[in-house]
Amino acid sequence: MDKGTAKNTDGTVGKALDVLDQIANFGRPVRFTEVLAQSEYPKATLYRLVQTLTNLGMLSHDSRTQYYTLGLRLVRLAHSAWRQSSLAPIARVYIDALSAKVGETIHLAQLDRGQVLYVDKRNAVRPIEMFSQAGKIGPGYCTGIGKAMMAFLPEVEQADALKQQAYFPHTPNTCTTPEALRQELERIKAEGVSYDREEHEPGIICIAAPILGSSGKLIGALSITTSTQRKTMDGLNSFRDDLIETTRQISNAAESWQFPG
Amino acid sequence: MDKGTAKNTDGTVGKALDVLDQIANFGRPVRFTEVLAQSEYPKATLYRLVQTLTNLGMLSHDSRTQYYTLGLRLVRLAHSAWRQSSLAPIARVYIDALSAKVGETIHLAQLDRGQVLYVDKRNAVRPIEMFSQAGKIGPGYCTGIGKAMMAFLPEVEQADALKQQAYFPHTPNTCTTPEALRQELERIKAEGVSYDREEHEPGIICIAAPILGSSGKLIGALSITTSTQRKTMDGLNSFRDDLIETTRQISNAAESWQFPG
DNA sequence: CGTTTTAGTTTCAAATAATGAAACAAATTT
DNA sequence: AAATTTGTTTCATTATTTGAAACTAAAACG
Repeated sequence: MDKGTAKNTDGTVGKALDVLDQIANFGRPVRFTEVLAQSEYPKATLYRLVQTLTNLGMLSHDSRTQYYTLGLRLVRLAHSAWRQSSLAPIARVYIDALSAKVGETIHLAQLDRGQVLYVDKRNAVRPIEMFSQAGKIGPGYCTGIGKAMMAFLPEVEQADALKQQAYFPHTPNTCTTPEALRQELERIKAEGVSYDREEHEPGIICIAAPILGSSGKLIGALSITTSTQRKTMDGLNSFRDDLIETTRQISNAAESWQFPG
Repeated sequence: MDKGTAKNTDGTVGKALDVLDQIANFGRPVRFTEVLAQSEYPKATLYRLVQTLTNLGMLSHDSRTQYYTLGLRLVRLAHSAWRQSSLAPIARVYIDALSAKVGETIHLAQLDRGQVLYVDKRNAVRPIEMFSQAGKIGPGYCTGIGKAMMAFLPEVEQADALKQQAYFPHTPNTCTTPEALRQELERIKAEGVSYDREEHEPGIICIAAPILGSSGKLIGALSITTSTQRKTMDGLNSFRDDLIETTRQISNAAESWQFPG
């Protein structure tokens, strides 16, 4: 029932996915020994896990060079996952419109274990960085979009999320304690929007708002990002109404789409 | 050893991934019972598999509505998979250039169990359908890009691939027997390029060429697609040199990138 | 309003699969 | 040719998975 440390990977499937994650985190092709070197599993076990994953198409193994890479089956699953499980396809048109109107960088994200998972992005200058950006992970506690989502979590989940943060002081403005963050989240919930006042990177500011389903359930969030060289916080705030209107449109679209029948 | 039917899922991990695929194929949120109805696994087993996948973040379960969807962990893995395992990030700049030059639809694909897995796409009119297209699957035997890849497979693998085709006669021009296809592949290998002469969809034609690594190993393929209303086969053939030049550039880039050190 | 049906969850002994130390093989280095 | 490094297989032991059936909760029915 209880666990304490992060050791409880359920069953064989959990172990296999651990290994998959581990290989994914290398970010490049790897040899068996490299994986073994930083694995908690014994040689034979790891060997069989890797072999299983390869048979199943989750990994791919070049028999000539003996390097493992992530398999194409993942790309295929990814396609499905992105289409149905993420907000991005639904939100696209509304984000396009907002992007055209404000001309600043826009992010669409969902919350994943207290972290920000970006699922789409628009950039005024270079509009097509998509696949290369979607899927990226960011911190929850020091980004506008992360705070916007955490603020609208049910109490229990919010408490969990608060525990999952790193609280590393990226800048002088970063929230560094759970309690300070919790208070900030309360303010955000009351206000309906959150700000990043150079809390993650100096010179980078943003305004963000949650996307909520009916019954107030958190689905994701939307943010408009700019730099202190281009806008003041007040200037950023002028996007507020457009931002909120867009989140409302996305909420509606998500709601009416979600469960047909 | 071999089985004939598609029944050989290795171990528990294989079963779990089966279930994952199955749910992905619904293409929408599903209830437990729906999955059970078309599952080969008994209730309790399926239940536990689904539960495991949910714990691991591969599925997500809305406890209010009881619907399962694909989990965000997949999107995260997807990000990694796409970046390292697929050609797309490497090929992007070259495809952009080709796209600008020819102004027709371009596909980049890899071969996955005899099927075409599209990993990138450029469309003259609507340039940004990417994530929505990448990850899509198509048939190998009746697309120009599929044949281009199969033609350059080592003999054994080609034989496998030939067996994995559906040979459904989409149009009067479709190859409907393994032997006819094998001969076509021979021609393609000699010529260096393949054509789709309305073999998959009436009115749609394409020219495609393989992307090969050093030592001739197949990596993927590139195709230029158009319609009979816009071009004749001869007209399409005028793209030949540009197409081949681009595949050469991608080969080089892939080669010098692949395994650093 | 109690009964029946349906959907989801848990149990537990039996069946099956995973484990890992150690042996083995192949390729590489000394 | 000997030693080392890397990848693969073996097999008795151990742990997990299995699934029929029992159970619970909620909804549909009479």
